[in-house]
Amino acid sequence: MPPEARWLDPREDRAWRSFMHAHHQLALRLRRHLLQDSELSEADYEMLAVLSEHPTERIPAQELCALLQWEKSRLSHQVRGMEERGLIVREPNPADARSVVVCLLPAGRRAIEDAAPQHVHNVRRHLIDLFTPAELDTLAALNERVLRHLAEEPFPEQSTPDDPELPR
Amino acid sequence: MPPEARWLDPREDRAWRSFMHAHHQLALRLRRHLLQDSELSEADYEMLAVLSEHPTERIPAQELCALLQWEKSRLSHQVRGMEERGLIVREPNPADARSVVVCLLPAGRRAIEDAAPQHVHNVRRHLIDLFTPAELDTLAALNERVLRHLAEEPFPEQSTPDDPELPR
DNA sequence: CGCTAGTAGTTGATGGTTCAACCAAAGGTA
DNA sequence: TACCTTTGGTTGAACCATCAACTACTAGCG
Repeated sequence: MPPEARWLDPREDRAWRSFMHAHHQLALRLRRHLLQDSELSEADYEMLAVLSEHPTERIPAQELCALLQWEKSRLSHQVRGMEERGLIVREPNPADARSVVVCLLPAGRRAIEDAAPQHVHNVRRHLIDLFTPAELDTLAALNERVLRHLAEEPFPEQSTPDDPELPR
Repeated sequence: MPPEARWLDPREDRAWRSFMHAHHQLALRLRRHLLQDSELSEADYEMLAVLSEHPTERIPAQELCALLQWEKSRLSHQVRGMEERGLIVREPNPADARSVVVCLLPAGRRAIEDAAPQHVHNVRRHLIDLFTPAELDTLAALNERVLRHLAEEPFPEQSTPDDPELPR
């Protein structure tokens, strides 16, 4: 690996840095707005949004993970907190005793409905409204290419981390 | 605020979700790779990268904050940890006794030089190489528009948090 | 000089995210 | 049935980023 291939050229560097910084700054801003005019974190909001859009307001945990692109462990921690605050409940899944169904509670629906108008407004102001419809499609297409590539080439699992023990 | 204006239309939603998810997944993947083949976190790497690219390898803390787009508190915590590991040092700034200059140490240079080839390779594989040069420019332009907008409209500071006391 | 406001950086608490390890149920296969 | 593997979910520790409060220094102004 030659040391002269070390960094990116100016065009690449610009794309790379803007990609990282734009997301970071936008997420920060939205988090602050959300915290200012609701009692919800971004994670709270996202979960309530997905649940409240779902026709039955009940989603199996695994499916929630996929929709939110979260790890199961993150979902578990998040659900615990929101259950304590009375926004959702966990119920056993009759179809599979291992599984859990996450259900929206009235307090949860109220919370998302209170927070949504302001939050959507902020998402528009800081992202959507900056672009024409065609540009929105371009933005989506470029980002989806990144996602598709990552999904196609999963992280190399070296020797399952859950192994019984070293084969000494 | 009419409740029917609650959410985004499909095009907007697609742009919004892909923007958030793409960054999240990419950052996750890069973090894992970096952790796998170096002793550096992403934050460590970014700071060493900026320092090692700088002609003098010495940057005042405030300037570092601007370059990395970090909060001063985050920089402070990060610097403490990296100083303990012998990668950098803090030196007083002769021009201003409040200020601090962050300096790259030989061990820091070695760390970044060891990690860089693999990391750059991964950034290329998972982001850069997915796009043509023209697309990279487009990606940068779109993301920079978000950044510029956020910079122009800073977060509304309500009553400075550091206030002496309530004017009772 | 003495006061005040602002700037640079640090600190400790808090909350969020990931990782590794674990438990329990389900689904093979012999 | 017994065994093994896979899948669904939980837990606790470690790590990271943010916030609010604080110290120390600077600079402007009377």
